[in-house]
This record gives sequence, C-alpha cells and structure tokens, in this order.
Amino acid sequence: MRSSKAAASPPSPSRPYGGQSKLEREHARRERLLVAGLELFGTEGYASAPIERLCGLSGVTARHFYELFPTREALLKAVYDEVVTAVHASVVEALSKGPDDPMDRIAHTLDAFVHAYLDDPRRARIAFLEVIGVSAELERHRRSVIHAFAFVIRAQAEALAEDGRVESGDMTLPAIALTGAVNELLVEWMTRGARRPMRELIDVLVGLFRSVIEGSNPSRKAPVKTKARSRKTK
Amino acid sequence: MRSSKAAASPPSPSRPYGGQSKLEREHARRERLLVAGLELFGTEGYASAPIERLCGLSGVTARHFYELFPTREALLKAVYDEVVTAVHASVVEALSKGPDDPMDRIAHTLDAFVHAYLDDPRRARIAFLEVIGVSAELERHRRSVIHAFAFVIRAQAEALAEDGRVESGDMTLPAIALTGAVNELLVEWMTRGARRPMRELIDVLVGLFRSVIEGSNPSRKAPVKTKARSRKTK
DNA sequence: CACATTCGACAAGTTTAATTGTTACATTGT
DNA sequence: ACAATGTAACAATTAAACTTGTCGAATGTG
Repeated sequence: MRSSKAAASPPSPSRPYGGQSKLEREHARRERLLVAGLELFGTEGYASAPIERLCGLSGVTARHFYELFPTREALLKAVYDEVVTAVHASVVEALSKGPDDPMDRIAHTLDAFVHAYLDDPRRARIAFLEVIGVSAELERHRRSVIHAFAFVIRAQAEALAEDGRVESGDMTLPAIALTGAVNELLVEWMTRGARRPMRELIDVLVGLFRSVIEGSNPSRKAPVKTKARSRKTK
Repeated sequence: MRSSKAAASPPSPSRPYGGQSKLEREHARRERLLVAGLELFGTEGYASAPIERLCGLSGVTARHFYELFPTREALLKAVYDEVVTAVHASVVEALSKGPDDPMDRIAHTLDAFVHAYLDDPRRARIAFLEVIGVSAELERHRRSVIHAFAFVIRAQAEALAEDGRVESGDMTLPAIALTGAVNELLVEWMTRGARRPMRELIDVLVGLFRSVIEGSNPSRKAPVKTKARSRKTK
C-alpha cells in the first residue's frame, strides 16, 4: 500500500539487443523452442523430452524458457496448436480450391490432409500420440480440435444432403467417427514405416468417406437387435 | 566358486502364511494391485498414479510391488491386458451367440463391445487414453491389440463378401479404420458424460459398419483426383 | 567512456518419485 | 516354546527433473 517511488517494480525500459527489439527476441526464442519441441516431441516423444533437452536443442536458456512458457506442457500445446492449425488450413484451402464435384473435392481434401500430416511424420506423432493422456486440460483441448475437424466433415456431408444426393440425418457423430477412422489409419501408416504408396491409403479413405456420407442402401433402418439387455435409457 | 555348503542362496522352503501358499499370496497381491491400477489409472490417469499411491490403495507394500512388477508401466500393461482380454472375449462370445443374420449379428456384437467398455468407463479410459504414448514398447503392444480387433471385423466383412452379398476387396485397412472410428466414438461418449441413451451411439455404429462393409453404390471406382501433386509412389 | 540491460552459462535449492534396505512384529512348523 | 520365515511399516538412498538465482561477458544507451 505504500505509495511514493520504488515501491512496485520499476517499469523496465526494454532496450533492443542484438539488433532486435525485446518482442523480436522473445519471438525468435519462442520459434526456436517450437522447432525443438516439434523435433523432440515428434521423434522421441513428450515423455522423454525434459526442459533441459529442449533448451539444449533450441539454444534457449532454461531461464528464458520459463519466461515464454509456464510449463513444459504449455510448449507441447503450442507445438500441437501449430501443427493442427497448419493442417486445418491445408484442409480448408483444399476444400475451397478443390474440384467442383463434391465427391472429388472430398477426395482432394483428404489427399491434402494426409500429406499435411505424413509429409512430416513428427506432426502425426504429436497430434495422434503424444498429446493424448497428458492432462485433463490438454485432453479437453484435443477434443475441441477433433470437433473442429469433425465439423468440417459434417458440413460437407450436409451440403451433399441438401442437394438430395445422399440421405440426410444428424451427421455429428458419424463425422466424429470418421475423424477417428482417419486418425487411426494415419497412425497405422506411420508405424508401418510407410512402405506402401500413399495413394493406397488415400483411396481407402476416400472409399470410407463415400460409404459413410452416401450411406449404404437405406433399405433397412438400422434395427439393433440386442438379446436381452433391458436398459431404461430414459 | 567355493563349494560345500552355504555358498549360494539356500533354496528357500516357501512356507504358507495366513492360510495361503506362497503362490496364492502372490496372486492375491497381484489381484489387489490390478484392482487399484484399474481404479487409479482409470479415474485419475496413469500420469498421476505413482507406485506409492497404488500401494496405498491396494494395501500392498512397495517392497512387494517390485516382486510382482518390474515397473509401474508393467502394471499398466497388465491392467490394460485384463481389460482388453475381457472385451475381446465379450466380442467373440457375442459373435458366436448372436443372431444368424450377419448384419444383425454385427449389431449385436457392437452392442456387446460398447457395453463392455462403457459399463465401466475406467476401462475405456485406460484402453483409449492412458496407454497411449507411454513408451515405444507399450505402443507396439497397443497396436497389436488394435490389429486383433480389426482382424475380427475383417473376418466378418470377408464372410459377408464370400456370400456375394457385398463387394469384396482387401478389408485390412478399412477394418483398422473402423476400429479407430469405434474407439473415437467411445471416447466422445465418455467425455460427454453419457447423457444420451447408449442406443443412439450403437445405432450410429451399426450404420457405420453397414456402410463400410456393404460399401456404398460401387458405381465409381474411387478415382482420386489430386490437383498437381506429382509423387512417384513407385 | 560510463552505465544499465540483456545475455548465456552455470549452480543451488526443491520437489517428486523410484528403489532398496532395515526393523519389529506375526505366523508357521517342529 | 522356539527357530525360521513372511509381513508391514518405515527409513534411506538414489535419480531425475523442475525451478530459481547468480555471475561475468556482451551489447546498447547517453
């Protein structure tokens, strides 16, 4: 509560250094940490990348690390966001610039999606393996990312439904399921060392999307016949 | 190198204790640890369950822990295996005892699968969240589990294909994709707190399986038209 | 040039958990 | 009852990583 001068921290002057302003230096360090995070998290895994190693690889002091990120997990999240943002941008761009025929556009977009992840497998590893089960908060965040991608899928499906080309219905859950299907296939591809042509993977994905979006012959209305499980769902 | 007596460790006689033989006691402790692991890993997560807590909850001494499991990860793997084995057994049984109609049987099996996981959400959390990205070895193991479930799916699809009821083709990758789709939906269901009837989830899954297995109208042969990505896949 | 700021490098303190060792008590078979 | 064995509880050691603090050197400002 004491007034006068020198009570609180003096407003630091923030001089330039190395030809860069304070913000530029911070940004540069942050970038180097993100690069190091992509490398270590994406190759050796989040668990085996302590702050010390991240700093060693990036040339950033531990002291400065904590000025940029409160925790190691915050860096992981930042790297994850960078990856996901880039992929999402690829997808949106592919959707807008793709062929006019809806199904062709979906194929084109899937191609972009797969390449966005697998051209740098570190991205796929981080997004599909390393960010999972780290913390409750990161898990919530990951979920919102999945929802974002599912939203894109659902929008395409609904666009097709409006044309009357396919059966309609709430595509929220199917879209999420498709997201999981795609992710799982990418992980499979990764762990196999990608020894088969990527075209094959993409073709499978396209077939998958076509099947789900168009829906198979809607003759029967999916009657689930369970044997004797009584379950008052309401 | 000295011979005679008392050189090496004497072959311990292994007396009973508490009315139980040595093997029985070890088994009992192991069981308690598995229960504690299911509880802690499945509710608070693997990351926040140190050995001390596992021992406290299970009533097993840390000393004894190391006689049963070399590492904490080994316990996680054991718990995971227990969960997966139980679910897999449910699936196999549902398949064998389900309705005769193939599609109905698949629906019946999906119902069993979903209940096997979600009736005890700790199982789902461990299998889909906590075992991921822990170590390279556990990741390999998890992959083999996914392949096991995908194998079941593929077998069903091929059985249907033999009848000529659906289009054939290599279902290996689609089966893996379906596995990922199912898992993702279960996680979605979990994190939503399961506020909607589970029937809805199962119906979506059944529709998904029908679409993928039957394949949508195979009029077009999935021609992927990418714009200008030249990529020598061979 | 004098001086304050920023830097990288390093060290010290702290925390957390893994892992092993010790001790006193309980149970069993003789 | 007693000697051997098993047990739980606890202490001690070790290891790894987090986090904060200090130092001289480098850099910019006036």
